[in-house]
Parts: sequence; structure tokens; C-alpha cells
Amino acid sequence: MRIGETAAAVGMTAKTLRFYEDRGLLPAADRAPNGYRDYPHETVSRLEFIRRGRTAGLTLAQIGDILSVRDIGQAPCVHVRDLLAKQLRDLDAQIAELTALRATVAEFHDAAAAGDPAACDPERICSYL
Amino acid sequence: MRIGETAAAVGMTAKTLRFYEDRGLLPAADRAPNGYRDYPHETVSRLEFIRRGRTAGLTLAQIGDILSVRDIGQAPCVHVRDLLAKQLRDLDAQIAELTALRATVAEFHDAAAAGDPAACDPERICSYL
DNA sequence: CTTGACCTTCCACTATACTGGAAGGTCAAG
DNA sequence: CTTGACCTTCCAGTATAGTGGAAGGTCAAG
Repeated sequence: MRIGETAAAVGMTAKTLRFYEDRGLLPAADRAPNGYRDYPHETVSRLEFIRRGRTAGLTLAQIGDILSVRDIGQAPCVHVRDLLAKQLRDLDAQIAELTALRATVAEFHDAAAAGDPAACDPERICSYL
Repeated sequence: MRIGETAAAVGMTAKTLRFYEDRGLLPAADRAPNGYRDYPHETVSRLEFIRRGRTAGLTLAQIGDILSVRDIGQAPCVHVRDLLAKQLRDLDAQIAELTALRATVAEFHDAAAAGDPAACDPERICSYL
């Protein structure tokens, strides 16, 4: 399969596939006599795996690690489980941080909504922030 | 006040102040005969305002907009209120997105924690993702 | 006179996941 | 023979908020 065909099969662009190759997520493809990349069919599942990983919020580096484990013949399940656990922890931390920020902003906003513009102290630039 | 002194007064670095000047958040400072920047005292409140804005998750561009309004002599309160409202909406959207992602990841993770590594289908790379 | 702590400018780099574009090769169809 | 749709490589840029470092000027103290 040529690069554009492969990319289209998973809704990506040829550029993205070259980029993934550069980042080590795709092995260097065989080349046709004219120099064009020639992908085997399993590249499609590999790309779909990469997309599932992205959907789960994993970075390309993390997905690359999983693929490396798989590529040396080991089942990456344990690694995947650990990564997913870490991802859950990270997400919880991020959500907590954003929730705290939201509370801060809400306080500022409530004061601004209730307040009197004339109360602005020039030295403070804006009394609502 | 010299740049290092001013920066230290608010816990920032001289580099950061030059960067803020470059981004238009600080007006170009007067220069001493030797070329050193010479900041008036109100620069400290301006920097503290910038920091409060950052604490509220505003971007430097948004803070710069507020300061511009203030600098042409208008009270930026209405602008600030609108920005804070937008910030609340953005935060809610982000939190919702992360929460949905967390649910997806939790599903994958639960399957991985319960599952049998032998079930891995090589074609699918990892049955848990 | 030198040392050290300041200050100046300017350029590059960090991280992430691509995207855009230039310059050029390949190939089937009309 | 040309046109268009492919493909190749490589370089640069996107967004954010700075940080790091080079090369050099200034100034008070010892």
C-alpha cells in the first residue's frame, strides 16, 4: 500500500505517517523501486492502535514505548496497565487543579458581577482581579 | 528601581520582565544614563496584577488586553468581567472534556486490570487499548 | 587594576503533535 | 507531450511562557 492510501484508510494524512516514522512509531517502510514507501497491511492496525492510544490521552512517546515492547515480541499488557493507571492519576490531578482554578475564577467573577466599576483603584489596576 | 530589584520585589526574574516588555505587558522603561532600565514604583503593582491574572489562568495576551484598556484611561472592569466569564466557560469545557477522557481511560484500565494477558491478539497489538 | 555583581542585546531552545511549503521525481491518462 | 495526482526530502512554523547562554558594557569595592 502506498502512503496516501494507508493514511486514508485510517483518516490520517501522509504527512502524519512520515512524522510517525520519524518518531519511531512506525518502522521504516519498504520502498518500491521508485522510492515510494510500500506499507504492509498490518500498518493499518498499528495506526489504529496509535489512534486508540491518542484517544486515551497517551502521548506519542508513551504509545511508542508500548509498540517497542510489542515489537520485541513481548505482550505489552502489563506496561499498558501501568500506563493507564498513571494516566488516571494524571487526569485526576489535572481535573483537581482545574476545579480549584475554576473556584478561584468564580470568586473573582462573582465579585466583578456584583461590584461597582467606580470602586476601581487605579493603583491596583482592577479591583476585581 | 533597576530591573533585578523590581523583579525580586515580586519574585520574578529580570529575564521575565524583559520578556513582558517585549510582549507589551510592560511599557518600555526609562533608561539611566548607562542604559540600564529604570522602573517607577508602580511597575511593582503592575507585575502583581499580571501575576494575579496568571493565577486566574488568563493568558499573557488577555492580561495585556486588560492593561491596554487601563492604559488608555478606561476602567477595564467590564472587560475583566467578560474575560472571567469566558474563562469560567473554558474551564468548564476543559473539565468536562477531561472527565470524559477519564471515564474512557478508566474503562480501558478496568479491562486491563481484570483481564488475562494471554488474550492479547497480536493483530490488535494490545487487547486493552 | 581586577573581581564580581549587575546590566545590555540577541538568538536559540524547551515541550507536543503535527502542518505548510519548497523543490523535485514518478507515472498513468488524454 | 503535458497535465495532474501521486510521491520524495528537508526546512520552518504553530502555540505558550518563559529559560539558557553568549558576548559585551558598567560600576563600586578591595
